[in-house]
Amino acid sequence: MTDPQVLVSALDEAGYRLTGPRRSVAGIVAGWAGHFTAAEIAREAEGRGLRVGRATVFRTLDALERASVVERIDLPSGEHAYVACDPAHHHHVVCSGCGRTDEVEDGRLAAVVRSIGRRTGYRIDEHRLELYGLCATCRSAG
Amino acid sequence: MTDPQVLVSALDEAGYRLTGPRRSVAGIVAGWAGHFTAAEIAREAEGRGLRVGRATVFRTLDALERASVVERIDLPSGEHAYVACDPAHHHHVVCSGCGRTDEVEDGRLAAVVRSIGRRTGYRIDEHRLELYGLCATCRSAG
DNA sequence: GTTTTTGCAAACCATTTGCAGGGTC
DNA sequence: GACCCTGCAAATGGTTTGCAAAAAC
Repeated sequence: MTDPQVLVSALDEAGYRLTGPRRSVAGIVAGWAGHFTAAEIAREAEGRGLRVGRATVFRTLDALERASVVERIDLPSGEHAYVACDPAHHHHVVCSGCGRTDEVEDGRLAAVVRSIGRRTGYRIDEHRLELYGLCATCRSAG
Repeated sequence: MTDPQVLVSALDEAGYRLTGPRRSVAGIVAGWAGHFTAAEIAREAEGRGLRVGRATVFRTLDALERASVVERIDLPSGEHAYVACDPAHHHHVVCSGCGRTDEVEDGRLAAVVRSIGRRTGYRIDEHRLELYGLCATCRSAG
């Protein structure tokens, strides 16, 4: 889905050393469709015969998040998952059927957020919009 | 902040038995300003000399959530927190200074969500908008 | 060579569950 | 009295941390 090199370069530019385990995690993340958990990455790494400790998976996902190429999302179930994403976009639609995610952007949202800030008196620093539903494929399959 | 009786009645109407521990948790939740975690409620109960087991705190918060008077939110840190809320509204602004939360509603958001559904081909079943920032009080204090 | 990173195992923390006793309807 | 609820303690599952060895720069 994503070019592994993009993730590796992002780590590099963020000042992280490029190590084998980090390349392994980046490769798995890049090829993953939809959202994933740290445990899934660890399991996949093991399945591919790559030696990556659990702790390193967490540390690398954290690094990728700091490098803005992976984002942590919260599923409705309360689970923590991650998705590879473009730094510029920051909202996702998540398919509850297959786990696929798509990035979303909507100009009007900024106006909504601004308006809420004005009405509540808050200075809004951050906002997260997460949408859950069934993607077209799952809909026609179901 | 909230009338404890509202929470208790909600449990009653949802078919839960009204027990001492549940009333204790409802009382604490009703008086709490801002968001709280299960651990905070348990600690507060202990501080007040109320005998409420940890497990019961979780079970009661779950019941209150099912009764639609409490909602679970995810803080940017990834922590799970709860807020007492009006069943009709479903978005919150969270103050990163004092933890205060306010309910928010915006008619235009529905249009944004609909439009995203149309553009992505998803049938959107659920959406969550969470806003984080500094409330007026914290802003003038800082 | 210095500094960062890794893997392992142990530590942690939040949350859930099994079960016998006690409370509510 | 039947069924629900509670507390406890143990189990669970995800995530973090300490540390000595290994790798990157």
